[in-house]
Amino acid sequence: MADVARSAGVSTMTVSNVINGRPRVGAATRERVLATISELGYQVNLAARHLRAGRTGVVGLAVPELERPYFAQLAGRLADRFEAHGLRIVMERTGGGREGELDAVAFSRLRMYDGLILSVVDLDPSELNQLRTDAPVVMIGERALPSRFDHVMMDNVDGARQATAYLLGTGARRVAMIGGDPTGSANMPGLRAEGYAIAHAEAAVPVDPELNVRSSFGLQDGYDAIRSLLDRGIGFDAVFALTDVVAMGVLRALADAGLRVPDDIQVVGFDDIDEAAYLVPSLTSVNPGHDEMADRITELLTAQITGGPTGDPKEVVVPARVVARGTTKPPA
Amino acid sequence: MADVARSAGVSTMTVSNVINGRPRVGAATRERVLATISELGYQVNLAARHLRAGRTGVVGLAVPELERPYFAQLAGRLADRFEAHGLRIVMERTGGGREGELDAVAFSRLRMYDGLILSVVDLDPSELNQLRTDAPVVMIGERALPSRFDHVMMDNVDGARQATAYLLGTGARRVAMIGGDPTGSANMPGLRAEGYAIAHAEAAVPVDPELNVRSSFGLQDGYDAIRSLLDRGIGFDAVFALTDVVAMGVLRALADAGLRVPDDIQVVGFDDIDEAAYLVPSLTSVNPGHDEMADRITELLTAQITGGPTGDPKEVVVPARVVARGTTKPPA
DNA sequence: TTGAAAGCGCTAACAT
DNA sequence: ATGTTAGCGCTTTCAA
Repeated sequence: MADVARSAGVSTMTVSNVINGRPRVGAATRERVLATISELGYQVNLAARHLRAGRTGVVGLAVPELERPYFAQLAGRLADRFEAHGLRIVMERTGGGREGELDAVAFSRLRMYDGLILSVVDLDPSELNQLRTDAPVVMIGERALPSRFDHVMMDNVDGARQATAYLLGTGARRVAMIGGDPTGSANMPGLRAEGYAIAHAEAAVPVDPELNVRSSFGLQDGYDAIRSLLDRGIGFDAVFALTDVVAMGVLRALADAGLRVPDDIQVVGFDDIDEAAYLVPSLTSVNPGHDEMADRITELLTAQITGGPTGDPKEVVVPARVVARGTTKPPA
Repeated sequence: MADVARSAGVSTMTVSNVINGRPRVGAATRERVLATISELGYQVNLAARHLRAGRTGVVGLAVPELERPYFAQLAGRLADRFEAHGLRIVMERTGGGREGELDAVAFSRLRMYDGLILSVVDLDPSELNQLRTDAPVVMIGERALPSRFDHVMMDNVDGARQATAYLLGTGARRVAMIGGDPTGSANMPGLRAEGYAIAHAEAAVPVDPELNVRSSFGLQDGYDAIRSLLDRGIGFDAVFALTDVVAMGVLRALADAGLRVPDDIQVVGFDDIDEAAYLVPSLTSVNPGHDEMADRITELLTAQITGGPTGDPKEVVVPARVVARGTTKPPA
């Protein structure tokens, strides 16, 4: 910038004023500066700008995996909303482990972001509270996280309860759960497993532990889980897959086994990703309140960014609901 | 940092040395500084650090939409590879328009990123060449882009040719193309349309312009395109969908119309997204060489980052190949 | 082993 | 309408 100023015979301040379109610059001077800028190929240094301004105009979104449709689709929704506030969303991955989640906070608190949206899966409340940050942060995620951060979550327990209740309501009596964590710990699989258990209790249908297959959350994991049930000869008449992606693997495995959906086996997923409605048959799923989640996250974070630290941390739970489609039968 | 220095009774330089783990610091001093740091909850300011160091350890990946599976999955692959080089990938969206693509470059050249991977869809070569950047950039994208940037692309024309040839080889004679741009312009739809035309010429099968339905690339767009053909009574025995996402919409529309796949209508997609193999029936698609693309992009960008401006811009075309699955019949 | 000085590139605040 | 001064928080260089 100094080069430009010298070359145009003005002060750096005037150059700065021109670049930022500030008013108090003569038309002739402006022209000259602009000409010099393009002549020299000058470009602003954002790092310096941020050092002065103390803000970057960027909001970070840190998620476990970039390629999971749920997060990718959430990112798209958030990008729309933040754009309206003049903020750009950038997405990075944590890998879903402690390390990566802590990194994300470190990176953000180091002022590269004006705010951070963090999907927490592996950090526990005590670790969270030890984070030194007064920067704006909104946690999302499945877990209950009593902490000093604003927190938006989907209603995992009730969503899973509804999904399972829906299946039981159609007459299913042996509902396999794929991906659930039967130990009921406070993470996503645990919470969804809890809803599964509640629905069974409400319907007075006993839960067979053999029907729970723990698995990871990829397509192949859903596939393998069904193969495993089939190979072990464990009978089931419905499947509650903990995510829609898992459900896709399940559907494939059922097809390979010559089982018809929903006639022989019904299937319900969770997340209601865009693809769910387009599968053949279309996938019944739990919609975790996508738009409301995105709205709440945006509100809370922009409030923190513009208004400084707000009072008590807010904890928002967005209601979930079953969207019935082709992989289930109508309620009996 | 000054606070810490004062409070620990040392100079800021010593604090800096401690933080960066540099050797020439006495053990006692180090302890004291460390203690003061955690006491005061001090955190480095990255903006300042970058201002000095001139690098950030971050590589930007700018794509049209965060939620398109092709890009989300590419991002995951790139993140793996760059992590091995100590670089973190952050993903942002351009919206697929000129404005956003220029923004992405601006943002990156302004030193927020050490390098940028830019998926170009709307910028043309002349605009690209006017970009003032000596920062490391690798373009990805479908278009031929003679420019001064390294450029990695999939072989759109040949991939589309193979897909279409495969269909013609199974006996299909009226292959609908969904999403293609019949004007043959140098963007992705145009290139894939070109491959479609070449395959027809090679097989001496005439192309019926009515079989080309222009559309956007969402699930619903594929659905609507098929409905449109059906409603207009245009007969077809196969579909070449320009992307797998479009193909999913197509499959759904065919199912709704009571048409069986592949018996009545065969379908081929493009991109070979992870989901393709798990659909029922599984989707025949064109694999654009995912791993090789990710490898090349990583090599070219890290070379630029560590080695400074390399000689001539490299232009890499990664070969594509058809992966035959359940939505097509075996070759005749 | 530690510190002082200088400056990275920018802009807010205050001259002129 | 334009310029001067000062300083954002850090690190490189050189001196003690």
